[in-house]
Amino acid sequence: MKKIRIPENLTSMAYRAIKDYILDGRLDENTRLTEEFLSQRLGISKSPVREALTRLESERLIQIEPRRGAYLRKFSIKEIGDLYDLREALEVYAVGKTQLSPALLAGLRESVERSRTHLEANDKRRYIEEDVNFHASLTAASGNELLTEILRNLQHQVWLFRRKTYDLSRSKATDTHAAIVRALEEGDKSRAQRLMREHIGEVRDKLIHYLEEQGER
Amino acid sequence: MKKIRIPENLTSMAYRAIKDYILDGRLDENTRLTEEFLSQRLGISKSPVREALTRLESERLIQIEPRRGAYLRKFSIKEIGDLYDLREALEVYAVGKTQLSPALLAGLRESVERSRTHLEANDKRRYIEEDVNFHASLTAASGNELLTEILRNLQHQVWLFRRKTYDLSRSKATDTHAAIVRALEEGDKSRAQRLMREHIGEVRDKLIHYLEEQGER
DNA sequence: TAGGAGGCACTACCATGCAACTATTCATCG
DNA sequence: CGATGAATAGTTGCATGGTAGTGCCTCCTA
Repeated sequence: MKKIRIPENLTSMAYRAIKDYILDGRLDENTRLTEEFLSQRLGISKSPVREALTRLESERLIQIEPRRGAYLRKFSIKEIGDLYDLREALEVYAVGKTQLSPALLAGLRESVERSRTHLEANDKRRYIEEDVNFHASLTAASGNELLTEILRNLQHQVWLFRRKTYDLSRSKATDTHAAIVRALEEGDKSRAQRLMREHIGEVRDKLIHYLEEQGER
Repeated sequence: MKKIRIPENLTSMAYRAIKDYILDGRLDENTRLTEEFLSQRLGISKSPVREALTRLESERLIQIEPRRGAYLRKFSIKEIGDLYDLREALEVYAVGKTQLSPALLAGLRESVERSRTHLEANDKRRYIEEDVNFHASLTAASGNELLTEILRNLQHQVWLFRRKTYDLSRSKATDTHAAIVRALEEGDKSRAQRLMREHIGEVRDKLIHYLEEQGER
């Protein structure tokens, strides 16, 4: 019998823990993520923490200023715009490549249903998770794992600055998701692509508008 | 006067050195990149080397097998196909977003000229660099820095397995580049996009075909 | 009061050492 | 002779400690 692998080391454990910690959204964006604090919190030494931080930096979730430490990444409005533009291009592309299957469609329908439920229950947390899940499922159906990974990372970046802007266009989003599923059910990928493009573009525009207003105050 | 920053630490130095080392192409793909070898070669300790390696792994240039060490990343044919599909989608998108300017067009024309020169001189090294440079310039003209960074990384991944396949469709590529520039000069972005799509698709197909033949032997 | 110099506390960065694990070699047995 | 197991060499993964860079605070001076 093959030996059981424990493909887990403290670095990857720390990576996930810190990532969860910063994506949770309760963190002020100016707090410094010191090695000592993180290592004590996780009960490990600084070495794996440092490695986890370098990985998080290369994923653009934190920024490390030499000799000064690690902070949550700050995004300019232009960077946020670029990010959404890219998401739009990639998700539209993914929809075009979708390998349709009954299982996929069923999964998407269920996702939309769950979104509706959480929306009615006003359960923000689960609603957002389901929204992310919808996009992730659709992307994964393209069969391109590299694309899926990149989009997951872009989504995580989005999380960093969307913490306080949940309320923008919620119910509309679910309806659009449902419309996308309908288009796919009818095998009309180009309509699904158009809907996806409009969907992300709309979220983008509302978010940018909101941020610009905030910035002026 | 502001204090002069030295935004450099051994980790980033090691990162660049190791990256250059593995992208250089002289490395056998089964050699193990041991921490001790790298740290001795660079004259530093293992700590910054380890951090550089974790960063390179998250950029998909190497793969670290737990408790076993770091190797050059190996790509399956499917992964290579996915990579090119993504490059195609992103570069076509970038061309669509290009902010045309006389300076850009002049730069691209010069790049094509240099490519022709290196091709005639049979200078592979410079020719490839110029090819990469052409695509990078065009991408950068989209104004989307995130996109530019992602494409640069994809390009680096391509370098890892294109070391021995330089000869496939070289002169053709330069002609296509020239055609793309002409389309942009005429302000016909959609033609430029179509050419770019065909260009990358063609390179992709030839490469995959070549690799499949190799695999059968 | 504003500006600068000096000191102090903090902590990132890196070096080093050790323990745990992997792979390999060699010996032993069926 | 092939297979199994133990010993061994080699390396990763992690902890720990020292050094030096950074920012803040205080005190001094103009």
